[in-house]
Amino acid sequence: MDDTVNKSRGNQRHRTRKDILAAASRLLQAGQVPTMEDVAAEALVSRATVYRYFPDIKVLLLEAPLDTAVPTADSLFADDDPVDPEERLDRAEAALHDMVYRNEAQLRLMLANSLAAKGDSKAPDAMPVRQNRRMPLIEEALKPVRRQLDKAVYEKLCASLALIFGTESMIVFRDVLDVDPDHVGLHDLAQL
Amino acid sequence: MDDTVNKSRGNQRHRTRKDILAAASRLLQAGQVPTMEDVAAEALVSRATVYRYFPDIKVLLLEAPLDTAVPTADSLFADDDPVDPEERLDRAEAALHDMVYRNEAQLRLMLANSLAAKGDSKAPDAMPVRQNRRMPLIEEALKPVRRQLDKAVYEKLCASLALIFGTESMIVFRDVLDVDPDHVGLHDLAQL
DNA sequence: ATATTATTGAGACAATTATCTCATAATGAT
DNA sequence: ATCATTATGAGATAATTGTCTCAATAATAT
Repeated sequence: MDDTVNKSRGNQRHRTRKDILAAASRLLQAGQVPTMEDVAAEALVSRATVYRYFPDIKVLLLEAPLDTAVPTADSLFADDDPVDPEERLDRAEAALHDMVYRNEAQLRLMLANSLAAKGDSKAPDAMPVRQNRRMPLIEEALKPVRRQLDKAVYEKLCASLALIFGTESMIVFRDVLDVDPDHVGLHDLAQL
Repeated sequence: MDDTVNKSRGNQRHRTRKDILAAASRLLQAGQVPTMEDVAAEALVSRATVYRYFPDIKVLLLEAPLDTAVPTADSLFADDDPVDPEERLDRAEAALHDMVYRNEAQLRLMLANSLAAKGDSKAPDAMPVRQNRRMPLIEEALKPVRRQLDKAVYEKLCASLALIFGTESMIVFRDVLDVDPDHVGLHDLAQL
């Protein structure tokens, strides 16, 4: 059991998971409340495969609407496309922040689910339980300066920003720091 | 079959429906993805009763999160509590408008479901399929002027505002008028 | 108070969902 | 190109969900 091999098919698995979510989303948008079979058909995979990625239909249908609630990288800068990286990061953070705080309960639920699944004997580290929704935003925001940065520096910067941008940051503010994070954002952190 | 009798227990039925939704909401907030049995137990009703109000667990779990996303009447004016009724209505409309446009897909789905249920032979006008979430907001906004108005006038005003405030208004703008309703609100209508 | 009618609970039954196993296909390393 | 490994498909089986019926309860009108 070499776990470098495990990793090598992570992309395929992420793609499959994304496809399933997208299929569910599409069916919801079309006004259906799909069954697992519907989703499997729409995603062009077997029913068994869907169950390999989501424990049941309820969890899948809780996550699907959030998938479309996340701002897309290109829509964010579609109109004016500013060059100042700070301004771009600000905008990305604001959009994601907004989404996170509007869907706090569901995101907590998804996080709890993913944590439980990791320690679950049934799916021994096989099930990819998270979707990385923040990196595309971060990368799009950093696009103007990416070429000017050393690769290692760029990746470190991305990693740092990933800590600040999503659900977990909200959890820290709310549960650890006991701060109402509604109006705490990137700006406040920039002063550190 | 006297249908005035039917109506007389509408309050009870609305209460039951609300209790079931609230129970589901509570379980979701607590980090569970509840089954019908869980919801029934939490709401202190039988499983059969839950099925009398919601066709299946998926539909129930799609509606439950929205229930808490609706601004509450008292939180809206908790801080400053302005007296100007126009300002109050503006605020209520803005909050609801915001919620509606952020959850457009799910609200369409709920509406579609409720419409289908009405014409369904299974639940011949028995199932209360909508929750009236707008009236509490409207009434709270009109509170300062309620005593100054004739009862008939007040009720007509409420009815008119109910046309403007919720999901159906969004549907009209989007589907009938083909206007992106993101920034169309009460203000624009006040000019008519 | 009593009759009437609607809502609910309980349990049996059917239908669907979720799990499991094994065979096949696709991927990446050598 | 071949082999080892992992993801997927297909179908059987178990578990849960959804439906239905009937009796009991609660609310309303007289």
